[in-house]
Amino acid sequence: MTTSPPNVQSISQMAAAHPDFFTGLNPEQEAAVRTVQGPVLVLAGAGTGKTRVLTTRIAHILAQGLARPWEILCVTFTNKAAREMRERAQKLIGASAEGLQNLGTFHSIAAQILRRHAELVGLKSSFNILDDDDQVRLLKAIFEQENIDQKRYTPKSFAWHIDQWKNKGLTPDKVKGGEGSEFAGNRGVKLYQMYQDRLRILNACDFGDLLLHNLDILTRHPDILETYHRKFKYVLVDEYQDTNVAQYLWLRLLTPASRNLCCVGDDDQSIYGWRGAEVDNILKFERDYPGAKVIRLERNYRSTRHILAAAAGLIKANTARLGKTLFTDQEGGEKVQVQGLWDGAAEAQFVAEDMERLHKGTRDANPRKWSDMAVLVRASFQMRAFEERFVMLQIPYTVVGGPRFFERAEIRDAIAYLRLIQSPDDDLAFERIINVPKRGIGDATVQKLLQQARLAGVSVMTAVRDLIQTDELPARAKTPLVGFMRDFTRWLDLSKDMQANVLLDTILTDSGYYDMQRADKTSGQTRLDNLKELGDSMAAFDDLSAFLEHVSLVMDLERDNGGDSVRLMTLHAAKGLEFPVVYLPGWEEGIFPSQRSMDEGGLKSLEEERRLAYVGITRAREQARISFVANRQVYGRWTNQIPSRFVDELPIDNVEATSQTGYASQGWQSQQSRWDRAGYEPNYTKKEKPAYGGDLAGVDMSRLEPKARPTPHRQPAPAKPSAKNFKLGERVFHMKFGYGLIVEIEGNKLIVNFETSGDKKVIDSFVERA
DNA sequence: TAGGCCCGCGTTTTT
DNA sequence: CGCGGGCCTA
Repeated sequence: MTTSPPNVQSISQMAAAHPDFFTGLNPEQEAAVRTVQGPVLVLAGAGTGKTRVLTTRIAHILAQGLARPWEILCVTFTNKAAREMRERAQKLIGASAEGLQNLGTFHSIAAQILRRHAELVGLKSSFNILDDDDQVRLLKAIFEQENIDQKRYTPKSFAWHIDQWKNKGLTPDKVKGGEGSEFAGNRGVKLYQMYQDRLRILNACDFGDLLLHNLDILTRHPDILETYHRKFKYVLVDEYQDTNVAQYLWLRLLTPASRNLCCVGDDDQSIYGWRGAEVDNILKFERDYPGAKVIRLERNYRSTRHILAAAAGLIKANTARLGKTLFTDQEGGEKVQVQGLWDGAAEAQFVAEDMERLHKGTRDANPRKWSDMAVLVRASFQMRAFEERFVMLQIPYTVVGGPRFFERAEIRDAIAYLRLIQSPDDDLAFERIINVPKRGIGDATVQKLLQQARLAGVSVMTAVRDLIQTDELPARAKTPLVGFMRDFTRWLDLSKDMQANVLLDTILTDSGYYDMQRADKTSGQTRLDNLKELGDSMAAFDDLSAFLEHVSLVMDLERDNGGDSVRLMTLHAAKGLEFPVVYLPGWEEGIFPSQRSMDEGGLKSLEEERRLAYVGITRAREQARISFVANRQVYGRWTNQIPSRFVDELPIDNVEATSQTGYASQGWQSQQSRWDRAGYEPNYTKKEKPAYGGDLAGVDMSRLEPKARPTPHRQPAPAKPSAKNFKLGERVFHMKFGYGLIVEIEGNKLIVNFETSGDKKVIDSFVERA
């Protein structure tokens, strides 16, 4: 990493040439930018211009000559946020934004620091960063060694515990009783320690370690801490409400004596508690940094009055808040619409038809682009109904989020090959690809190799190299191993002077990996395309290790943004985004708020769910549509649903409620009993008019007796599929994948090329003619 | 070793 | 209902 020479002078000149740093900022924003000395907490409500404040603040500090670009530590949670920040800083200060080397995610900056001092925690600076797949595999090996019943105690759930500990900054010696230590008969701590030991042997760490090792180094070596204090003159933090304990401690350590720390966040948008985020961090900022200035950004530039008021009315029900009152100049606008519907299909139909209407435009309203509209759901299983409907009506849509590129199996396989080339001692990479594609090296053999390596205290690769010299292995296992080692040695040679992407191509060709994928009619082509994309993205890196670092920390690839299509995503994925029109379906007790979440975390989780609802509503600029249903199919079973308590919490003046069926009154009745059973208090008594209107269905609910439940919808049993009813080349519709062409018929299976995904799929379930 | 069958389970997931 | 993991058999 090269450092450009200090050039403060030219930055000031640049600032002089851009006197418009502050024009267009409101007084609070300007104060948040100008208050550069000492601790500052900027409480930035939704849509109040927080990124603008952060970037202008950076520009201001540089323009004033208070620091040089690399002396500013600016941390974000996501790569996307970091990228956006850099781009916007660049617009303000031009090329010197390149020097902002310490603008990045918590993890990428922590990784940089750790690589510099790795030996202090027993790692080499070339350490490998494990993904969760490797993590689970490692735990599995430990569990096997310890004879732990992996049905009762899954490695995955233990990985979750480890994550929680690390989020809290707890190394094995600091874990107290309870909090997961009782795992597998009180062996939690021991297993955690074993896991850490294994990581050290593998010269690897997981995501949590990046920060944890930082804490270790910075607390045990004051001299090193001192160098960072000298280095970072200003510290800026984005989304402070999402910091966990480890990140909090890390920031406390790195904050220089001058306490030039500026944290920006919104306690009402803290939605990652289950990932270890502590809203408390932002709530106690003033206590942590006495004399801190707190600046509230409350002028909202995004939403209309009704939308803001509806969101405010909802979030008011939360107890632990710093409190803000957002306001806007935008007059009027439409009220938030609350729609009761019969079932999930009706809901999807309602949303899709409403979208079509808005897309077409009316006499009073201009047509909306598809990309102006988004559907935000609580959980991804809710997406399916919408996808089906969109496909049926030919509404273009994009699922935002979804399976991530670098987490796809084929991409991980390819990367494992590369990791093995880069460091042949990477046992986890070895284990991943030794029998992919199938080489006849089965589980038994692999286990034997692992055991052998452990006994000898060497890496698996070394063990294999030794073993094939002997006669200890049966020929059936030995022959393919010899073959693999021969290939591997050749690749290793090639790697010395071959471009990384060419090398990968060679490996995947020689190993038969491409052939294996080509043989897979179902999704082989998609996977090959993904590998192609991987190769293309590698071309930008001149060496393998730079690429691998990028892969483990910058786990997203710039994908195409979907063009003009409706967006479909979870509420979590929607944070930081905004849309003119937002649909919020599934506001039913048990779904939103999620039953599971409340079972696990009680009132605290309920408040987080409410913040999620708040985030959802505040994504909308002009129109927000909330809906709930009476009947919903969940995992193939019909269930009666009752409206979410959040519906009742919406202020009636800002909401317009309608119902298709009148069942909502019954829903309200059962909601009472549900609350009773759950021990929650509804925020109105039976006699009061519920907030969404007792006249919802033209019925006075207070006089309603509990009635028989509405008859659930019955779906006709799907016809048993029979391929002989179909012809080659026919256009068919499949419930899950949409429209497609039959390209092959094999026995009772159809191979269909689907239009939306471009994937070929083998279909033996319900298909109807288009 | 590898393919097939059965059982269990099913939020959100920035790095 | 539909998928993935684990177990069993050819």
